[in-house]
Amino acid sequence: MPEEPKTERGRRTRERIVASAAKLIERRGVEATGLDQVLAEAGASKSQLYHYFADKQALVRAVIAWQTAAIVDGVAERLERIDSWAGLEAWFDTLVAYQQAMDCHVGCPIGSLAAELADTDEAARQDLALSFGTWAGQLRTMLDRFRERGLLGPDTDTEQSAYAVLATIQGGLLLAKTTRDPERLRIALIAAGGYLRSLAPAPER
Amino acid sequence: MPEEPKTERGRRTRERIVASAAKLIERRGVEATGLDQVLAEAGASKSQLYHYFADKQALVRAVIAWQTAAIVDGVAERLERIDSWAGLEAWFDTLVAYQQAMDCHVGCPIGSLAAELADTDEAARQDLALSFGTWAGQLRTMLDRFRERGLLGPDTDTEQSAYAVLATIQGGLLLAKTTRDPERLRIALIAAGGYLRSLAPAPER
DNA sequence: CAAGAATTGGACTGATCGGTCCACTCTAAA
DNA sequence: TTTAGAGTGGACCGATCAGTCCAATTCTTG
Repeated sequence: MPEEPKTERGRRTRERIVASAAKLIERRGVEATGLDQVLAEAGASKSQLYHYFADKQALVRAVIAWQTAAIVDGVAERLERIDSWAGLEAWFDTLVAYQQAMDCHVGCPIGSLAAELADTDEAARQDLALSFGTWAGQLRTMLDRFRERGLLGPDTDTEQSAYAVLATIQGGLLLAKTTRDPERLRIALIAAGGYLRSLAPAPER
Repeated sequence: MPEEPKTERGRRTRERIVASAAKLIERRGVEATGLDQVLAEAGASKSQLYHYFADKQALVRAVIAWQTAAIVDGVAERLERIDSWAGLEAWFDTLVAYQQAMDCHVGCPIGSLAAELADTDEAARQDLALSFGTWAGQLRTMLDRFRERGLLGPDTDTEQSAYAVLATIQGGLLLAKTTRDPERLRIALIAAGGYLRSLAPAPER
């Protein structure tokens, strides 16, 4: 039933629908977003939607893939270039500045989707777990670089530390979104940085 | 329009409705929970609901108050007795064990509500910001005790640290819920503990 | 240009949503 | 025993939901 677009035109239509759905879901959540709203936003019709997606769940999973690609890929590029504490903190500042610019709306689309879907849509939950996994993997690559350069102790578990940093980012974003205060994110990130620094080899402390 | 129950019977009915709503919302979220489901669960009728609540939003806010009382009060009792690193870590272990026992469902009801409602229901957002605030306040009281006892440096900003710990807990719960792996929460809590320890006065390091 | 496939428009359906309404029962005080 | 107000039951409403269906259009290819 679910079909992949076979022409360029179809591909663009599918893309338009997913992008519109992603935008609306980011703001109002999955349950609160109606298919008719999505189609109005995308300028498409019901038959177009159901031509490319089996049902709403399939569309939601496409949105997850879209958001994952957008965020994780964007973050990866930035993370690759970080190789010092100052560089890490500059990235943290970017995150805080972005939230401030957005007036602390949205937060992290992946995180929001995870909070809403983890207990109600098993397939989506697995997709999101994978998204977090690749994100954590990129953080881990960065931390491996830190370790190589002697910024972290040689016995540091970079995988665990990566998940710890990811958790702190997600929690900070949630608090910032709820209190509408980007400072909450900044404080969380400072704690994440402080934790990592506490993992530095003894002489550097 | 919204009325407070004036008899014992009414009070119990209202309570039953809120408790049922809290239970369902905790599992499926606000948007996915229908009023009819709530009433079926509570064994009540539509007129009873609308006798005590102006609309669904009012019920949701009552649920927020209920969950806040349940969680924050429960946590406060525990936090009061913590006055050492070992005690703190024992509490962390309790949190992880609870998630493990729950198979990583639910997570934190306040956090889930915040993720879903922060951008769509301003009144609820403010309620939830307050809930986080009182929770952070209790953590802060605990950290003040740590500072008094010399476990934290005398210039430690306990308010900020409290929010950092809260953020890490929330993020850890989200990751644990999404990956169904309580280990993710444990790692986050270890990081929170590590950060706090890095704030200890120099001689204790 | 002909034909088959891919794509599109949108009316339609049954279920469910939040919310209204009114007649009814219960309780306690006069 | 009357009565007034608190509490209750559930039928009902218009709106909206996800999803179906089919005829019309556009594109590709021979």
